[in-house]
Amino acid sequence: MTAKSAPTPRNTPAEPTDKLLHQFVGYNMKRAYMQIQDDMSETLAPLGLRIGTFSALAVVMGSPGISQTQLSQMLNIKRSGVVVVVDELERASVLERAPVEGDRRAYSLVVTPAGKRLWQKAEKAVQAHEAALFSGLNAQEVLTLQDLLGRAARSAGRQRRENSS
Amino acid sequence: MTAKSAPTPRNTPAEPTDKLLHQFVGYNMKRAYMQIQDDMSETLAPLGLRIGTFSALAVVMGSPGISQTQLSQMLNIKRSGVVVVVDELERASVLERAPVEGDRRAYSLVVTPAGKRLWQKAEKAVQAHEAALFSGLNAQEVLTLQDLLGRAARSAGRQRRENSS
DNA sequence: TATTGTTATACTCTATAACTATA
DNA sequence: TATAGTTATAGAGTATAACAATA
Repeated sequence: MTAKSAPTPRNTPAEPTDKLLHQFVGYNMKRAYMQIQDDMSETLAPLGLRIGTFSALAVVMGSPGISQTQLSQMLNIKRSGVVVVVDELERASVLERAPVEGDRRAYSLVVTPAGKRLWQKAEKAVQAHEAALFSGLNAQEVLTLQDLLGRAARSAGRQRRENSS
Repeated sequence: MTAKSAPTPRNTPAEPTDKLLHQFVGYNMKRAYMQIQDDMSETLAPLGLRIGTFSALAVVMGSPGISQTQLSQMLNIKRSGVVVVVDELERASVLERAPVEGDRRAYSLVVTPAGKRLWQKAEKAVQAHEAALFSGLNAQEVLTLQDLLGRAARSAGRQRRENSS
């Protein structure tokens, strides 16, 4: 090496590396997810959504009438966490807690007309943003990534359930 | 179980779905990462490590003498966050803050002999655990996943830097 | 003036536990 | 007794901002 630029500690390699970390799938997954998460948040902010509220809206759109407990299972969070998310979406008139006939404890979550319009916008915005985000990958590679991520999650989940039983 | 078990709200689809979410790479990435993160934590706990301290140890192992500022850049966290991690590792006698000759502001981070033995164990433990975790994927598929995750992260990072400039 | 490490503080996301009203 | 939703509280992880020592 010739021109040492920054005042670096003496016996440090010229360029510090995280090579030892990159061998692990978990680390690469974290790095990729963190990048995407930040970008996703910026995409959703103008629509008044966060990742959590966007996800909840997506599930209620796909499963109208779902209960909060069911929603918590779909999102893999606790019921107490769902309350906050639904409160926020209801305050924004995106969805409503409708009474369930036959069970006065539960709510039936339904998306309002305004909420449906918001979803159309949000879905398109995220689709467009992911397309730009993964411009370095071709269509087939994105499909492969989707498949492998899905199978990795299921594989890991199965592993965890077996170990805890 | 066969028969409908839980008292479900009336007009709910028989099985709620998160199909609308699964179209997004970001969501699949989050699901997979969350699964792996939980498992990773359980693997590291018996060794007295967390994901954050494990990652820092890995970087200092690969770049002995690195400064805290450099470490913060490698880990993509702030310098203030590094202090906590290094404090914890130093308290456990895993690494040390050595003085840097020529710059009395900075520290040169070095792994102790005990720290090196711990790293050998931790590296093997995580390798073994990832192997079990991804037993649903063959070797080639894991390599492909690694490649795509790396490229996705770089692609997303580039995208973000361009937009913010 | 700029940089290294540090501290104090705050924010986000999520979990736990206790509570209520129903069932 | 058990379940749906709620509330209060706490923890992990990270960010921001101000500071002391040093460059």
